[in-house]
Amino acid sequence: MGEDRRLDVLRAIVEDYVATREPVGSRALTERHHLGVSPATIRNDMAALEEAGLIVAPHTSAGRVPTDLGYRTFVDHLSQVRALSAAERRAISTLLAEAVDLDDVVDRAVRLIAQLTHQVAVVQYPSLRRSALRHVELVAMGERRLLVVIITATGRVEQRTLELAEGVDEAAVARLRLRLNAAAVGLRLSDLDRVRERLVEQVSAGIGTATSAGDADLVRTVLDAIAETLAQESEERVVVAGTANLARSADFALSISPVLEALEEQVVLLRLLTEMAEDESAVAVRIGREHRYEPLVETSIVSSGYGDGVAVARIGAVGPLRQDYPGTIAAVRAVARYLTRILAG
Amino acid sequence: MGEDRRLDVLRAIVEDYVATREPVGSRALTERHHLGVSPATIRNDMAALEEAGLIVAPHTSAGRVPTDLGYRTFVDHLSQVRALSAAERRAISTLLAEAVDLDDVVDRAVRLIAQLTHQVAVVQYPSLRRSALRHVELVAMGERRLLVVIITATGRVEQRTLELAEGVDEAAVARLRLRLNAAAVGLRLSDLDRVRERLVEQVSAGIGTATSAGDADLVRTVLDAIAETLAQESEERVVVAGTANLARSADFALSISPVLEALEEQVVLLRLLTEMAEDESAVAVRIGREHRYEPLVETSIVSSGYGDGVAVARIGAVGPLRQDYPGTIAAVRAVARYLTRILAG
DNA sequence: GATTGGCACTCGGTGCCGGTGAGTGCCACC
DNA sequence: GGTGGCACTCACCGGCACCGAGTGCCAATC
Repeated sequence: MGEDRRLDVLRAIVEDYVATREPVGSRALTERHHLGVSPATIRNDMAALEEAGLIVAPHTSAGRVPTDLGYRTFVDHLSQVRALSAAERRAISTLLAEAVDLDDVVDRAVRLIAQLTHQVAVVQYPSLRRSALRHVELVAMGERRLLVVIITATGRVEQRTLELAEGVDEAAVARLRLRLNAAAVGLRLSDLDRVRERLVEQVSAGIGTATSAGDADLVRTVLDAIAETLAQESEERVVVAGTANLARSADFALSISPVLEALEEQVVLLRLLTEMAEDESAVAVRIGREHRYEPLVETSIVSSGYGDGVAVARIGAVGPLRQDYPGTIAAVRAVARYLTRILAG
Repeated sequence: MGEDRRLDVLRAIVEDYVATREPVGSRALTERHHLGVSPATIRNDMAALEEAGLIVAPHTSAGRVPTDLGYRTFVDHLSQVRALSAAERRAISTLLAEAVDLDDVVDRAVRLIAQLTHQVAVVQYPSLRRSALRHVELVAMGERRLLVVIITATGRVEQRTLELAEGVDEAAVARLRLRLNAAAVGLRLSDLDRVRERLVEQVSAGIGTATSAGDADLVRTVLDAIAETLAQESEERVVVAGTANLARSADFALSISPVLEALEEQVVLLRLLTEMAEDESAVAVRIGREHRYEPLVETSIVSSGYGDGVAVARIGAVGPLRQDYPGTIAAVRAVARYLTRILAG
């Protein structure tokens, strides 16, 4: 029973098609891969693979091309992720280590992925919801405006301006800053919601002498603002690089513009990445129609979480269906790992 | 002397070619524009225009197409910027007014330009060098690390972490924060360099009691950091939107990927925009080879400064040579004006 | 029963050919 | 200077024959 050989044939078809972009025929297969059987036998296997929905012929009298399902099978069972060379690993490591701040790390990472995979790279900023609070800074800006700056353990800074109902006292702001930091620093932002009421008590009790009612209000307002900032998922930024690789691939039947449009929609990217988070530290792959998003049916997404402990955010590569999956997976995994290491250090 | 009519012919050619993407011939011209002369006459004019380098024939026995120089002449002498309708203006105005913070303003502006012009939109963040300082926030982060947060009048926030030679005292940081803000707030960042030494004296004199030498060092370090942040031009962010419009235009002979590459290079975009700042409040146009940057020879850039008083930064639209210049110019100008208004308010 | 060689058939790709039509340049004329 | 006329050019299109890669099927073979 040729079950094994059939999968060998599938692997060979995927590899050849990825390499040449030509539909691959039975003769070519026997020539380039030592399968030990004749073209006629391959043809039988191909008929079976087509029956199973793993390959299709673009037209009669042409070779075969893998389907989404064919690539899926290849990725799941047939490819072994080839490790990067020591030199490559060292290059990634030093490039990332040279970054001067978080923005720079993210920028370098996204360019790195684009360059290694020859695809469109996507990097999500370390998530606010998940990373711990390092500092909250309050700045009075005129009469009744308060600037809240939230600093996370990963070095990310978020800001928000509040319009206050009543005027604020410089000194009260200073006291609040002190208390708030004492009470809330170290908390994961996702925990903040749960412990909010306790914090309000803790903090405002500490501040108040006379105006303790007003202080409690102030604390609540500030915490609300922090919570709201977090709730606003749009604050979770995604950066993209390597869109030029799309245009070069020339694999898109219609046009690349729907893909480019999708890549400009932070919300969409964020959703796609988030949906791939079933196993956060592993590399996940979505092929063609698997991610249910029409404009990207002609693309695959390879993505991994990164960050310490629980993954904090995700990186990924968006490219054509016809791509070097083992290579992409290896690159994405490597960058995710080094990114995790850099951010922890 | 048909000098006038010749330019009419050029205008007609540009308009028809922009509308149809077909090289335009003498007969078509007489039919679509009431020039009052016969095709044969037009042919003579066209020969003269070709002689002058304003139009070319892609091949013998084809119509004519404008050259870079032809578009330039059209833009400079032949087109009248058509005003946007009241409804359009109102739409722009309210869309921008709904923005909740600076990031949102920029994001809305760039999308707006992309949508109005059907081209790639580019918006430079209000420049750090030029805008005034609203607040400096210092945050001690452990032993000898200090986070400096710079807040500008336009609401932009920049951060930087300093490694200090000697440990810092919480109280000293608080005093420094106070003094520094008292002394430096309101200064344009570009002035900072000049008055730095005076500031060092002013501020550290105010802080010090015993450790005034160490304090002066601290002040200098912080000011250095601020200055360095400013010097680092890469901090001047540029955001891009509407790259999908490129793919749709189908006007690019080779491929759009060099253009996409260029658009990802902040530094390049920044340089191109900056070079167009000869008259900051007016709209400037660079056509094809005029901007000496090889990957963009097949594109034109329409750009305007925006911001209060002295222009603070620039916006622009990058698109194919064959484009509706009057429309693009009108849209860019309108958005720049409303942007200026919003930021001032 | 799996494998194989043989064979007829399909069909996309290429090159050649002639016709068509838009467009030009030029020239003689007004 | 403007115009009508005319010969010429050349991209484009449809038709056609040919080539070759590739298939499916079948009978023969291991």
